[in-house]
Amino acid sequence: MIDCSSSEDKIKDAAKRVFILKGFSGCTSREIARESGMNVALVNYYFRSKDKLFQIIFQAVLEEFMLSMYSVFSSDASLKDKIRILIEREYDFISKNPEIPGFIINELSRENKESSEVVELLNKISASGVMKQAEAAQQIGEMRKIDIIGISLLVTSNCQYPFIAKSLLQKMHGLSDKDYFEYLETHKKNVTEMILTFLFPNPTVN
Amino acid sequence: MIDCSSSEDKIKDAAKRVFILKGFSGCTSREIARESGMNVALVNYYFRSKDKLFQIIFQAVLEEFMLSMYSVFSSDASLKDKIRILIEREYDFISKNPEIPGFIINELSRENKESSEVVELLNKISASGVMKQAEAAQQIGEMRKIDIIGISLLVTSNCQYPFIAKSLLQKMHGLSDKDYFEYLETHKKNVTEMILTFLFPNPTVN
DNA sequence: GTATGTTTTAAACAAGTGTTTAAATAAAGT
DNA sequence: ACTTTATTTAAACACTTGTTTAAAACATAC
Repeated sequence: MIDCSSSEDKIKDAAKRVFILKGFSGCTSREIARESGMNVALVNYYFRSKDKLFQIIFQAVLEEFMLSMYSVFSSDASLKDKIRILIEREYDFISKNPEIPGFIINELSRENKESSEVVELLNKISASGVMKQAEAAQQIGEMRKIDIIGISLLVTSNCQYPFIAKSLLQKMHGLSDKDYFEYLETHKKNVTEMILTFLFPNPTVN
Repeated sequence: MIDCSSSEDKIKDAAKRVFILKGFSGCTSREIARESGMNVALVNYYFRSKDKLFQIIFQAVLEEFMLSMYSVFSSDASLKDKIRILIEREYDFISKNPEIPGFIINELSRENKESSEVVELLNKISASGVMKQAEAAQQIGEMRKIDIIGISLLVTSNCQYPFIAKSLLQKMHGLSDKDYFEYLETHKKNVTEMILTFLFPNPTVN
């Protein structure tokens, strides 16, 4: 298997892997260079500094992550289905990229860096009309009265935490990687039922 | 306000603050020395190395954190009350130490360090008889059939995540520290109700 | 007082950090 | 062909890292 991508891309790919795994202050420029099979000087030749390279990676990862969550809102499914799908999507995405939530959260709190992506997501969501959908469902008593913050907190808590705290949970219960990820499939079902019956205690339709 | 504690304690206190805030690889020995008002050499005079100092701090923090969660299990309250109190306790403890869960999780996954405290907690919990309490409640159909991993995942997800992801959530919704922590008080009530009605769908007593 | 053991300091150490330089190589343009 | 531009490299730069050294300051004994 030969990597025939450009040197710039090789560095970018390696940087993404290393940054996500160890964080900005947990790795060195030389480590990224080594991981990409390139020279240290090349990293700075293409990206000017470790910091600049990190910003590029971080913004890309953030956008990828946000987009995977957002796309569900623009569909025309029912509110209940949207949340059901949202949970499903988050679990799937994070299963494939288990370290990304922790990476984003850690680096976002490292320094108070502003990220347009973070703010823009909320605008996109409110523009999708899902808020009005929620208001309507709450009006007729189908849905519990709870704001968007509460809903997203419930979903993200139960979807992201099991992956963020993987190391802790694994050590506590002595589970292998395989066992742990298998268990999370069961947990996903629990979480889905718990959140949906909490948000929609009086199902009128569906 | 004069700090009249010993130099060793001053270093330990500063190290705890700095390590929790920035992580092991996010800070330097000189930063800890400066923060404690001491000399760099003194840090190594008392603790031999940055690594040794970190281990001491980490184990202490881990024990403090685990103990605050565990103590509820040894009471003679009903199972439902134990979980209710557990959520209350976790929220209270983490409100006062918001960075500790993230600190523990991050440092635990940094290297595969074994921590006896993590394993011991489970032994203490099973020794407290709460497992049998759960089995009994599940036998009579009062409690949903779910194992200890699932329960602790539900509780910790909904209690710890809101603090771990504070930076992300705050930026998304544009909340000040005060607003955010206020909101979490409301969220705690939601979480408590959600988890309890999920775990105990058919209340027989209480 | 001197002597002894402990605590504190400034200075130094080697290794590692991000970054830059200047020369070597390759590619493209004429 | 030659010139110009872009890529790659080894080496160096200045600075920070964790750690150690050796001497100073302090305390407590005799």
